[in-house]
Amino acid sequence: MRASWADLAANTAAENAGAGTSVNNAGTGNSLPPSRSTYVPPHLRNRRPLAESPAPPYSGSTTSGSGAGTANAGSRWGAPRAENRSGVGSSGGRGNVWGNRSAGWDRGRDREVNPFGDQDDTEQPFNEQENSGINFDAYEDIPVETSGDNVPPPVNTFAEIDLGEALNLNIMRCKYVKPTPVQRHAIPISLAGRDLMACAQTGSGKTAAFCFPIISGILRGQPVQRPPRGVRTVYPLALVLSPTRELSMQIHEEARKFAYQTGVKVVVAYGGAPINHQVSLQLLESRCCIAYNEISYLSMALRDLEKGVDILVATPGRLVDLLERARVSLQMIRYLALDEADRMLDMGFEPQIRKIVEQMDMPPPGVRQTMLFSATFPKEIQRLASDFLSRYIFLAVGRVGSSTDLIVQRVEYVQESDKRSHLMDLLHAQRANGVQGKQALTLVFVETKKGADALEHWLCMNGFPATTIHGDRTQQEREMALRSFKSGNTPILVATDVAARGLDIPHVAHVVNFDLPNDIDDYVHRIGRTGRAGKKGLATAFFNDNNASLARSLAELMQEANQEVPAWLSRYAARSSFGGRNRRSGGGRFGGRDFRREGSFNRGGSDYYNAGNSSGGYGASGGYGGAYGPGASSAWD
DNA sequence: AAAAAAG
Repeated sequence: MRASWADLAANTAAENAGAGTSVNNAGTGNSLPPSRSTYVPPHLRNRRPLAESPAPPYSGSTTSGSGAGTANAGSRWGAPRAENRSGVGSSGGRGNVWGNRSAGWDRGRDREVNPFGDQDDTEQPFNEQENSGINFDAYEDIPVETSGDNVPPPVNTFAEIDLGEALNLNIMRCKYVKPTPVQRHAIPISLAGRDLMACAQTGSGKTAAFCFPIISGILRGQPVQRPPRGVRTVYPLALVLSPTRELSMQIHEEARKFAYQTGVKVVVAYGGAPINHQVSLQLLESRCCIAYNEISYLSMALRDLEKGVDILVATPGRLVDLLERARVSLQMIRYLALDEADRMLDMGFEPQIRKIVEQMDMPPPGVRQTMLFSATFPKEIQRLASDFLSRYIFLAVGRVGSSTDLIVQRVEYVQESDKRSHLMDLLHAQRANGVQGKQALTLVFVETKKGADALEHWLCMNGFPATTIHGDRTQQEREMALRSFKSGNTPILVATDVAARGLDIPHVAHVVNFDLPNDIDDYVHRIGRTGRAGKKGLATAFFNDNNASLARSLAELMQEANQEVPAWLSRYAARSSFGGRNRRSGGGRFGGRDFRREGSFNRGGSDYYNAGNSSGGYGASGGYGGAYGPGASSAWD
């Protein structure tokens, strides 16, 4: 006999109940070892344990007669709502969405920490609308393109989609008034069960775009029985992969807000993390009797994991490790999301990703639902990515506020040997202009880790408080640097490409490409760290002969973005002909276009857009071309 | 060639 969910729930409930007064834990008889790390599925949390009837596996569609299945089907969506009216109202802000059922993890030492509470902290002197920090007025002229079969129509409000009470409440807590363009399109697509390849900036609510459908889907999905491979193996229902630890942290933090009090558990796993950052807050709160420093980071991550996970956010390396140790099984994965998907599939990451997605026990495309997000989507990468997708919809969303050029891009010719003094000039000017107030942050990108350390040191020596983030620093140092920068304590951050993608750092006024990247897409991601949340941004690049290969794509990009292209750069661009590798694949208004549309026929420029399914709601695709600006700028993130 | 990601 296999262990059922009901059994697991009963065990946990008994454990949570302390002396186990009301719960009969006997009679669940099976070979399951006495488990301290039992998993409680979302739909069983916060509710009284059921004694019988294993829930069907997710692939099955039948619910077992009298047991968990039937009872839950109603309670998941029906009952909570009824309870809400009184529950939320009477309990004020504290409101337990699920009424007063309080078994599960919202109790005792496992009390779910309010993720909305920890934003105050010393780290956040800027208390404007960080959450909703999007210029909602700029929405209407955002260009959107979709292609694929039977694209579900976009929605205009969250109310149009039934995400469930708990999720709606969290949306309110996040101060999201209405969905962003990417959300308007991506959420209906995902809710319809379709695979998705989406080009969109991070600041646009991309994380929510894939989190909402996942959480909603988990809550309303068939209860699953996760096979008992041993109590130490966990079976997440959703997997979110991202290329850097900091980005995984960021996604986790956001996802926790969205999942708050839904019963859906979000866990993050990444390498090299100090205990108090990777370990869940619940665990910290419990102050369990463990000498933290005697326990490896990994074991703490595992301990956290063992408490059960529905949505696992991870970096590839650590996940592979967990998979090889059989601490995680992907057998039950229903949702797979790759953030910065083009990075995840580039040469460095592809083998690991293929291993995770294709060579472990993850359900194949068509069985699971797959969502890929990035701002840049080179054609070659799209081709690779299509292996992971089934009948997918391609979605390209322009940049919020794109009609105004939020980012001013400058390129200056600076010899290698002059870079430091030139940077110093910029910083001095900034200071003089008062641009570098407490809130004006400068992010300086360099090519190498050693270069980052050297430059940081030199800046500090010269009276500019700087810190650095790169892969040779300990995770603790990395996170400290990021916090110090965000808080304005150290208003200059010298970074390698580890900080190029996805990180949402408010108040970055200036991005300096001290060393230009070799790939134009990297440039796009880098400068996308500024000009966010409707604020203006400045991006300055130091260009010299070493960057000749980038000249053409850079000039094109700047021209598309209505930026002033220096004559000398144009000459460079003209000289470097066959700009094969570095040419932007998509060009134009989006971070990419559907490569499926670029067959031997139909390669005409604007025809392409009209060939795809019109997105609806935005009028004809030709209409916004001018207003939007030839926006390479759409490709942020 | 470099960066990221496991320890």
